[in-house]
Amino acid sequence: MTLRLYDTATRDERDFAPLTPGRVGIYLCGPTVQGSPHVGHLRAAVAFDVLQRWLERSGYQVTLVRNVTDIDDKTLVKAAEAGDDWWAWALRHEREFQAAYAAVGVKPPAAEPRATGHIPEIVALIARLVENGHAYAHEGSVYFDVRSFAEYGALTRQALDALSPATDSPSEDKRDPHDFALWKARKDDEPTTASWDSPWGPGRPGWHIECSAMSQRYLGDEFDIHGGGLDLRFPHHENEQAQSRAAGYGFARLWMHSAWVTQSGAKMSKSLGNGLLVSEVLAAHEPAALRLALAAVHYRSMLEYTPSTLDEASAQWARFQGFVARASEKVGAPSLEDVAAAALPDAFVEAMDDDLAVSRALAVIHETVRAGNAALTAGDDAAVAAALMSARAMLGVLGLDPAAPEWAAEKAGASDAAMSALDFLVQADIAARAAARAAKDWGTADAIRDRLAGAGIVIADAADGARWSLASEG
RNA sequence: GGUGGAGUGGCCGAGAGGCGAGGCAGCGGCCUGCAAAGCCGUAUACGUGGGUUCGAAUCCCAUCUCCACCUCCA
Repeated sequence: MTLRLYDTATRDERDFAPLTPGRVGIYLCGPTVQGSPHVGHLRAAVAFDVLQRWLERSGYQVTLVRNVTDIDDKTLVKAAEAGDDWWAWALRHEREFQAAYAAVGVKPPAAEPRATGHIPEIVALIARLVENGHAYAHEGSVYFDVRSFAEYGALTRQALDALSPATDSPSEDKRDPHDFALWKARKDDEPTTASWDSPWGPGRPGWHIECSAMSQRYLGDEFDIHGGGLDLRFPHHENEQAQSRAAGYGFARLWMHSAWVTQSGAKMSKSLGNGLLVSEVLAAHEPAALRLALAAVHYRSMLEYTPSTLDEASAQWARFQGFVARASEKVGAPSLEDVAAAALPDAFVEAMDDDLAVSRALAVIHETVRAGNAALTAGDDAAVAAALMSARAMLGVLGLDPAAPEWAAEKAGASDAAMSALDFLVQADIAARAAARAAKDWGTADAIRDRLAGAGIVIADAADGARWSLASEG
């Protein structure tokens, strides 16, 4: 079985074959930290986190680099408007992004390079482009000469003459309106902290060059996969590829792009309101439910976000969690090592190998959980154990194993000590209720249950006694 | 204008010539003192008009609608 991935550049799926056997290098365009993260940002991160997990599960050693664009026009403008230093503004939002990624279980990347930390690499790359005739300096700025590079437009099939002009700098400074800035000369109204020395004078990097420079530093002249959101295809990725290839490097061998989160069919953006900021969504829903909602739709399909999206995901998450909890109680919880080594159902593997068809993979998980629940009812412990192992292994690939460390202690964020204290108190109520039920005193039994429910504690009766759990958030 | 994507049942979403993925919600049942959870069963479908075919949501032609990138964007 071979993993097949869709390549944006060729617009078809093909067998994935890494540059170096057994190893995969991925460069992912991370956030421009000029604002707070919203759900759409997380979708891209989750999509590539699932890719990383699937590659790792398939036996590859993955090096995923996700950059941070910590300086750009907008960061400078927004920080200035807020009366803040741009670097403090950027770092504050970078921390918000990191917290959001961690909340939904996105693995930390192998490297998280910042543009401002790689000025020497950027300058060297620009100098190389100037030397070989693909870039030119003008009044302290340097531009990429798109007409000098025949391949320009290859990634996204753009014909230069049909494009609107690039507006990242005044067009009168450029040989061709589509030329874009590699180095931007310092402007008088910009803070001196936003400028670095270069052979062309003080200034700062253009938007696209950082990714060319940083991917090369961490992943080499050529690497396996370059990822990012759909909106980055043009001009960002097109320009990255042009720079790197014009400089003589192989650059990305495969391009993957994740689609939007939409509302009523339209791309989510800040102008639609901030109800979709990660911080607000997580105030009302469990992080795992958000991850599930974002991962459930194929990464190249638009994900329609409706008011019930998170409720549905929460219901599914509760189903997974419930089965894992009940099954583990019955047959014991396998170790993480055993789960990681467990066999995966063929249908699941086929789905994941088919360009990460998570929706289909999820269907297999649901079928496994249903069989496991049935086995639980039937008292077939062997079948329960098999379903538990299989379900956790599959959920783990999606980063959603309820018993994995990132989620195991999630419930209300309560500490072990607090939970054990609460258990002590609730057990007294459960005992009292059991006595009332034995006496068929339903009024008392229901009153106890209602009182606990009022405190956010859910009681569920079973043949071998009652269990309690904290009500799900949201 | 250039480039690309999408229209599937109440909702979210897979699929891509022939046994109606899966989930959520609904309905009926089992279980339960009642619930919850779980299990079993179940209705409603492929934008529109033509065509090809024994057979089309899936192929072809036409058409309508929506979305995105080309300006910062996951």
